[in-house]
Amino acid sequence: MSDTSAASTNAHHLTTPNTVVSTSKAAARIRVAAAEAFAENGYGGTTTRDIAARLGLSPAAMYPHYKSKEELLFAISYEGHLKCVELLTEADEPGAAPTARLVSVVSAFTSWQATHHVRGMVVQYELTALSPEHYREILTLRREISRIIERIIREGAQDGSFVVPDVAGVNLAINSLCVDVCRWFPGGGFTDPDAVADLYAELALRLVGATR
Amino acid sequence: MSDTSAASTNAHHLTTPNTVVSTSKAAARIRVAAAEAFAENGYGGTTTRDIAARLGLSPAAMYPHYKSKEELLFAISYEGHLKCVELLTEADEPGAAPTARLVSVVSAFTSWQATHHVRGMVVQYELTALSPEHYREILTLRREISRIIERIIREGAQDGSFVVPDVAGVNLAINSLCVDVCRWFPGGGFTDPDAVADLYAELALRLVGATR
Amino acid sequence: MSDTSAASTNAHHLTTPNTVVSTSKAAARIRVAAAEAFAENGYGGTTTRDIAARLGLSPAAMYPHYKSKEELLFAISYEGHLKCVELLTEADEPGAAPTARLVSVVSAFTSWQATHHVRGMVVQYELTALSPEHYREILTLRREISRIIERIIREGAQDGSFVVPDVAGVNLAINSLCVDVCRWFPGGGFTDPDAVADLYAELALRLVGATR
Amino acid sequence: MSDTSAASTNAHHLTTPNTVVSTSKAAARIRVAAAEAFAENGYGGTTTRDIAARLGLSPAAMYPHYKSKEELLFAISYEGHLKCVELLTEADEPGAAPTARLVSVVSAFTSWQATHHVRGMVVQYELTALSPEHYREILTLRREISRIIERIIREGAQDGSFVVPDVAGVNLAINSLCVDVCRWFPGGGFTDPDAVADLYAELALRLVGATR
DNA sequence: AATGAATGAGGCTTCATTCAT
DNA sequence: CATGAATGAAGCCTCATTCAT
Repeated sequence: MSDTSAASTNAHHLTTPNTVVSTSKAAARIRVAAAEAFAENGYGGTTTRDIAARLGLSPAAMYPHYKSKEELLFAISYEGHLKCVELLTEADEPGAAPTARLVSVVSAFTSWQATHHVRGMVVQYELTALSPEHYREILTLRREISRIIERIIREGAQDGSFVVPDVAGVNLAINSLCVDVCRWFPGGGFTDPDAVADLYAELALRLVGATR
Repeated sequence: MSDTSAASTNAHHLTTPNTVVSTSKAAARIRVAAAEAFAENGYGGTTTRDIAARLGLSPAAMYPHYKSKEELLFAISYEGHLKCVELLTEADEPGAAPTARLVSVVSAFTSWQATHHVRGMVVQYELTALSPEHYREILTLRREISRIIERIIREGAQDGSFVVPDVAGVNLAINSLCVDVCRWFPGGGFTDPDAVADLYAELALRLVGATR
Repeated sequence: MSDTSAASTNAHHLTTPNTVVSTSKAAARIRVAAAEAFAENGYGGTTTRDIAARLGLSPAAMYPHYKSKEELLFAISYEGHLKCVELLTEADEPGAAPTARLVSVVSAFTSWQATHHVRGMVVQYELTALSPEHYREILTLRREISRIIERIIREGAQDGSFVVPDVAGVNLAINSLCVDVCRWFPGGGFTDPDAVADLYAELALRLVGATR
Repeated sequence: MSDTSAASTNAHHLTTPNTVVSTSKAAARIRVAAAEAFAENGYGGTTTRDIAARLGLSPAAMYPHYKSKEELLFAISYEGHLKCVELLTEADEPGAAPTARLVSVVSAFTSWQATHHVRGMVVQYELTALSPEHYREILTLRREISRIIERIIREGAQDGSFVVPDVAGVNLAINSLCVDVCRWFPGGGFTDPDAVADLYAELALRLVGATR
């Protein structure tokens, strides 16, 4: 519990979006257009022209808002990761039972990935294009996400709510599951984020061998 | 059984690698070097120079073997996908119990993804760089992979071996799990492909609600 | 007369240079430099570097103005051909006697070819480098030029002003004569376009067997 | 006459084809294929692959026969020019009347250009691609051709057979006429080299103002 | 804030040519 | 002689980015 509060403090410490992600209207529109382009063609397959064209602007128009294409990618990635951290932090209720917590967190994560699957593609699969410094900064956030879930699994395993063969392995699996949603959603018959969220919550419970 | 033979016929029908992937020694070495480069930096982040340099060759050296960088990507992707189809087709034992089949198939898939995680990265995550025609061709193979697993889940659900809330959804989940291995392996404490394979087979059984 | 007005209408119909040849100052300078380079070394023997270097620009500088080297060639070729069509159309005086008309037209054509012999080389001898579509478009203009002269020969032959063994053949010959000027001018003792124009007008009259 | 014999001596001096143009069967076939390619696409627009492909050979196959692509062009150009010199030299009958000589020479030249219009294109219009040394060597032959015709015109003008405003100018014109045949033949209704030859002989007489 | 023109760097590819076979 | 593989040079073009406007 002290552990948890520390974590949330930690997360709060990370929460300084203003210094990283511009809040201006135009900058936000550019981020949206860029995310779409990156999602469709990959960072390397996207030109500044592509992005600008989606907004009816000239390629030079993004430079008052972002120092470079990579900074733009970082802004999208950072904002997305931060949102996830906040989301999962909020979804997790440290006092509640592991089962309820897992359901809440996995539902939230899955739902976000489905709803924001375009941004998700960039957030989850365009990490290699980041500069080393930015990559490191993003890794910090990703670790935080992983820890939130792992903590629940570990605590559930300790108090007997869950029966897991390998905490790290199962954590990896649940993460894979949630992360990968953005890659196929909508698809496989799913068009409603909540439906996927419900299914995946159930599947997460199965993965951890939740008793009942 | 007729079902299975149909599947294997189907897979066999797809199996015409010679017409797609050059079997020459030099061409194969280029594929390996390119796969490493693509895995590390992404297709868009890799130059033909990068690839050639890994082999101590000039940038033009790949052109007698591949018409373009994209053709090279396709060759790697095609070969990898085809290998997976063959692997899973072989691993599946149509006559056996769904539980055994699922374990066999998931083990095989996971193990391959872990062992060939470099190639796996290209196979799984560099699809958007393919030309539309090549992308379509690869999709055919991917669907085949998905079907192999889905068939087992469906049959297990029908004969009561499995209890699944949603065949398509669970299939998606198991696929996500296996596919995603290449992205983090080695990692999370795992360095032995077989260890991951065993864990994931167990997790797959949990996902399908295998009765014992 | 109706014939003539039809022709001029026709020529006017072709006269839409704005849609084809950029009117910007920079684009025009590039055309001049490129024409010189093409004339000296041929299209295939000219690099985008060559052209840019003549203007003290970087090789990429032409791309905001022309989509490709071939488009640049086309612009030069189109502008030159159009100019010729206009020139000859203007020089031809439908009401006048065939002799006077032939002198006027051949003089004008010859003078242009001599004066603009650099551009002429590109206009006349770099047709094979054009794309099929562009080639076709240029052919339309060339046919118009040929027709202007042929019409005069035919009318002169009909009214007895000329005595020609073969209208098409003589037309071909007069065209060859005029076109070829750009290849040797200045040379053969000629440095004054008007001198060549006068000579060639006289020679054209001889070719058509003008009765005095 | 002494003039003529000097000329023929001169021409003979130039006649050392063996040292320049290989007489081997294979080399000749390559020249033919190359001439076709050059004629169609220009020297710069032709690749060694293009040429080899026309013979079903690999691009490397021409190198035992020609040191370079430019040497191949030179061989074609030299052989063609030499042939012309020989042809015109033969066609010219020093003792005959200027009128008869002009008819004979122009007929021969025109006929050759029409018959060998493919080679003609290379001979006449691919001069800029030659190396400076080769260009100079070819120029010698071209001057010889020009002189053969000019001599006839001058002699005709002197003995009153012709009435020309300007010997050099008329010579230029007759040369233009003959040279340019290869560019349009077959065309303009002409498919028979002899028909063009007859017409052009008549036109040449007109150009020189032949009395009768 | 936004643009059109320009650029330096570099990318993919082609090409003429060589060489071992 | 002919070839397939390989290469160095270079070509065309694109791209992220800058800058004057």
